[in-house]
Amino acid sequence: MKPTVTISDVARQAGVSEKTVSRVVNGESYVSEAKQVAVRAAISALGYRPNVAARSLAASRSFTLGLIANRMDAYNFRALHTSGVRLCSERGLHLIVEELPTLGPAEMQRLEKSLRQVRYEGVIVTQVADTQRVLDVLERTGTRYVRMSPLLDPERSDSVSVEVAEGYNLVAEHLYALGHRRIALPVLTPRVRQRNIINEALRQMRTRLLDLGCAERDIVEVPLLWKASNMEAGLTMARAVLEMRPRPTAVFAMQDEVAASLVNYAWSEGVNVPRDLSVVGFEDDDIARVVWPPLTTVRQPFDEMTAAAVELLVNPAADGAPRSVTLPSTLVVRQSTGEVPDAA
Amino acid sequence: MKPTVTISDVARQAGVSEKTVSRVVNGESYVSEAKQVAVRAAISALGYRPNVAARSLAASRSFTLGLIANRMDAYNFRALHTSGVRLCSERGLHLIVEELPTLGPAEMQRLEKSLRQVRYEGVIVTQVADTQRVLDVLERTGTRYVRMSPLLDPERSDSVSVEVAEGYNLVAEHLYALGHRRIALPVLTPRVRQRNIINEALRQMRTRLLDLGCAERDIVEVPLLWKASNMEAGLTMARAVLEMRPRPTAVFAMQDEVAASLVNYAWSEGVNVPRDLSVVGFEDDDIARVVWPPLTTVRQPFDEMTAAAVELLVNPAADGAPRSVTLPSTLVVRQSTGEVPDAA
DNA sequence: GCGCGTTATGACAGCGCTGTCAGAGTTAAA
DNA sequence: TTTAACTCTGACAGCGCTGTCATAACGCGC
Repeated sequence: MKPTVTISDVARQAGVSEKTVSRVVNGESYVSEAKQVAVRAAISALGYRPNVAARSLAASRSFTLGLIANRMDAYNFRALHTSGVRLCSERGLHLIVEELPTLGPAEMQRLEKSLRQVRYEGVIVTQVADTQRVLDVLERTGTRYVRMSPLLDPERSDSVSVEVAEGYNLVAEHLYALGHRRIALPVLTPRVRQRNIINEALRQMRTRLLDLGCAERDIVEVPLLWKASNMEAGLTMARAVLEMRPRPTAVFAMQDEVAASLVNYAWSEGVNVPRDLSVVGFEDDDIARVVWPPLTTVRQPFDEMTAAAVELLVNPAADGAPRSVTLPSTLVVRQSTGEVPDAA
Repeated sequence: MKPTVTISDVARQAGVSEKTVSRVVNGESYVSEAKQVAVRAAISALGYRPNVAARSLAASRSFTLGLIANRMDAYNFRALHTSGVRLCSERGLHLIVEELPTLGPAEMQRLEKSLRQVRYEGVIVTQVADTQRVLDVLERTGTRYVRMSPLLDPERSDSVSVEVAEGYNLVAEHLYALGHRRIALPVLTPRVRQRNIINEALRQMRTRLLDLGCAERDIVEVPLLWKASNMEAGLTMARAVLEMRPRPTAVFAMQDEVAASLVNYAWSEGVNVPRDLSVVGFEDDDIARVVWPPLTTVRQPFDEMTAAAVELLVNPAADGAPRSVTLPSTLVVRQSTGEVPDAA
């Protein structure tokens, strides 16, 4: 194992000062063509790689972004993380995950410690981690952050969102077009009082269904346990749907994982999807294509969302005013939804 | 945002030298009780957090472990990553993911660059990333590493494995006990010449089935495309199984993801799982409980495996001799396997 | 020829911490 | 009593890099 090559080795080899090497490495201006060439040659001859720790210390930069999530085993986390790692790597940054399973005080302390130690150049806050407590810690430590699909108050900070309400409307129209008239919509349980994005979108979806011609009494509510695991939530929702008389012909599960476990429960009770029950998810996770039947869902463009988030973090607004990026949702029709049989 | 608290602030406040603070922070011996108390008090009074960059630079340590994978969207990657992050965080380390989707030369270069820059204290090499090229880069950069479930030559370096052959035997016995006599086993395609762990275990499994009383001609082979995505591999395997006459009553898919997509294809062709076909996976991924029916599979203890790997990295062998940890596999029986109907 | 702005370069301090070493005090063994 | 070993502490250099600043060289207009 050869000894470490440092900037001064390169400087000596190229016949310039360390600072000039530093300028070339960092793409600063005011270096003559000739010296740039010499430095580049020396770098590749010696196999020089700047030491991140030294760079961080000297420049007071960490070259690291953070990703704050509460459950790393969620499908959407994986999507964010995968593209996050790629995007960071392209920019010479690293991405570190901070997991906060319970979002409790002890974890807040751990987060604060970690934020102070690493000094992230920015962090991405996933939807479920987007709580007042977390934002307080971020602000107290002066950490720049972007919220992903914030439920509340997207204008409060930099944020990246998708057109949730539009996505829900696409679902409404799709189900209506297939002939569904008795449709189950989720209601967040325990109830969320605030007028958050999801409740608002659900309200619009219901209105849309009524406008299309559904009867008020046929748009029924089923509980979506948002504090439980998605699997549990799916089972609970499935039971609620299957107990209803008359039974809805379609249900909007609002998350692919929930939809998946709902579908499984339906099969286990002898209910055929989509013949007896159409199910729609949301997100277009991998899981949407793995369950049987593959799920009709609303695609969330995670790659684009992550790219937008990284962009916001890396290029902070000149004036410091919060910026919000909103991306479209699109409906992906697969086999978990079908026409209502005539003899319904 | 208050100015950064450094070690010298703490030293001043506690009336000791910076070095003594450093000793307390790093749990070194030879510090009197009184000074320890004073330093701790000063630390919490000022909210001091050591700066990682400075520590790294001074101590020539990175406080970072790496995780080398080729596909971050694999289920088993997620399991490793999740417990890896937790374990590192408990030890005051960070975990950074290096993704090498193609394992090609360009990526090897990126990896080498990254290894030299970050100077990982150790990296975990996942099974699919465990290639000669990767190991070469690791050795060239003098990076300590642990291989997870190596296919070849576990004694070559530190490694953590599971009892694969034992797991396969459990599957064989389980299927036989359910009455299955015509069983499809996978064969790695394109063919792998080497006597790797998996081929060896498959050979043992076949022997076990024959010993139990299966007929040679009833233990049939189906292709497992190990270079394709697991979904594709599952579809291909499913087609092969369903085309066979007489059709096997059971198939060992060797991976949960493959099993999942195999099951889905079966359903779509009107083949009922497990009534018409029993399917067994391997790994006990989340996906095993999400598909319908939930998969009978062999659990890989990912948490324990990761813990063992981190342990090996953090406490290097005194003599430098490679150490191998082997953990048991256990069979998890769910609904994707069932008894062979009498009128078969 | 003078002053001014622009371009190009390097000297040097210092980011915040830890390794090394010297030295002082304290105890145990000879 | 002397020697040796162990315990405790701080001074200081320096990890590898970048920010700041001084300096020099080069136009350009007058």
